Amino acid sequence: MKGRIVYIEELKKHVGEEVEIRGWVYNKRSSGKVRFVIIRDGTGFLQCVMVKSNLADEVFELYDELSLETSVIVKGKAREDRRAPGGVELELQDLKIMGKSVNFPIPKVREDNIPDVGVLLPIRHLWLRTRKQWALMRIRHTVEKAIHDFFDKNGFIRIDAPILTPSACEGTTTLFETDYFGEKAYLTQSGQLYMEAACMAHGRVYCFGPTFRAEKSKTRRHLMEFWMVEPEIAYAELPDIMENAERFVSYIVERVLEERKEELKTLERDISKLEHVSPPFPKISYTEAVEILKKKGFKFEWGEDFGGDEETAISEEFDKPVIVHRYPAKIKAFYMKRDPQNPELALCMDMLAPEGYGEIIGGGQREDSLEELEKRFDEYDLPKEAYEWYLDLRRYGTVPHAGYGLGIERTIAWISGIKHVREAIPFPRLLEKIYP
RNA sequence: UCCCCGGUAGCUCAAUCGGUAGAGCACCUGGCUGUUAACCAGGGGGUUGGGGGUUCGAGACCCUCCCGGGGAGCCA
Repeated sequence: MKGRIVYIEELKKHVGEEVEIRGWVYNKRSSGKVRFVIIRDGTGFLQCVMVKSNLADEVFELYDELSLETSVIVKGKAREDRRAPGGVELELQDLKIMGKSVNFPIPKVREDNIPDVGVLLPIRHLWLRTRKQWALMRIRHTVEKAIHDFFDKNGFIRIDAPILTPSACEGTTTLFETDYFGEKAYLTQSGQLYMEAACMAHGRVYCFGPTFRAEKSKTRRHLMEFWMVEPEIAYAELPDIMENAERFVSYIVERVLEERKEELKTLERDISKLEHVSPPFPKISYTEAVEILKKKGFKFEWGEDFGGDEETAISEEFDKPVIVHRYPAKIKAFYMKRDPQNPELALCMDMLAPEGYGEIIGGGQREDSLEELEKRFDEYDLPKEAYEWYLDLRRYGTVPHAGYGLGIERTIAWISGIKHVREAIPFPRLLEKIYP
């Protein structure tokens, strides 16, 4: 076969030319002697037209073998046509079947016939080929790219945190344990403590990578393995990172709206809910949040932590992400700096996404005093020996510093408007599920 | 670990008071020279998750086990 090899996304530039497209059969329709084959190649979808009178019989007959997901190389002339989805179609001249596909297990997607997740999850490797999952992965790519661009433009250095760690970062959640040459080691649940070290070397740093929680959580907001981005800034205090976080999230949303309009449309996302996401975000204290809950009839005592329902109720009050700051220190991690105005409070903040997507950011100002931190180790009953390196950061030129972590999958789920975070990651690791 | 919902054709779901298991999609056969989730006509396809019980009779009611889902706790 001749013809320039092109991708569907650039086909508009080749109208009138003979081109070759390499992809997979997405769907087909026939009207007898005019047949339509929809091909996808990873960059888009293309309608190919097979006209009996214009094709060799043996090519025209190949239509019968084009079951869903058959891989094909097609050659034809690109032309504009209003009747073609996307406005451009290929008048087919030749077709070669590369690999057959018999009884592809995911049926053509109709609104009333979407297989259950119990069916789809074990075939995630094939599920990824479907239109919505394809759109989601492209949005994920843009979210990740935007993250790196934002921090790069703002003078941050990317520092990779270790995956294998000698001890818990926060000491609370259950970790995955592994054997490290006879020693116990754990899969990281946060790169934060390492970023605190790195920001004392580089000023502004961030890490980006997977984190692991062995919690028995089985909800639409939880994965055992998820990705997190964690910036940390030396000489920053709580207001600085609240401001940074709202600019950061706004930038991500803006980039997705710019670059992934089509994908959001495929997902039927109401983008009017994203268009006004820009700084400043509403900022309320924990105490004010508790008042909102009480006004809404929740049975809630000051001092408790918010559950899923509470978070949803609070975020419902606002049309963009809301920052809740200064939680009771007791329900927060040991490294949080206490509020000098009220030592019962921690200088921390969470960002709650709208529409019930929950907490997408958690962070705060870190305790920078050696004496205070040592006291905290006793209070939280943590082994000081394991954290000597962390205490060193306070022994050698300590400064105020602050940072936060943003959950990638929750952010993608919110922006995309999907129900469950498991669709925001290519191969989700779920409770007691690690296949494929 | 606990609570709630569910399991019927390959997929999504029906099945009235307990009375002969059905539809759409997929698949197969035929038709159609512009289809848009194509359409039209026909066809094959079921130990109703397993076991036990009640009953003249159970997909449905009872007991029990298994599997799936999402919620609590915990968290991004």
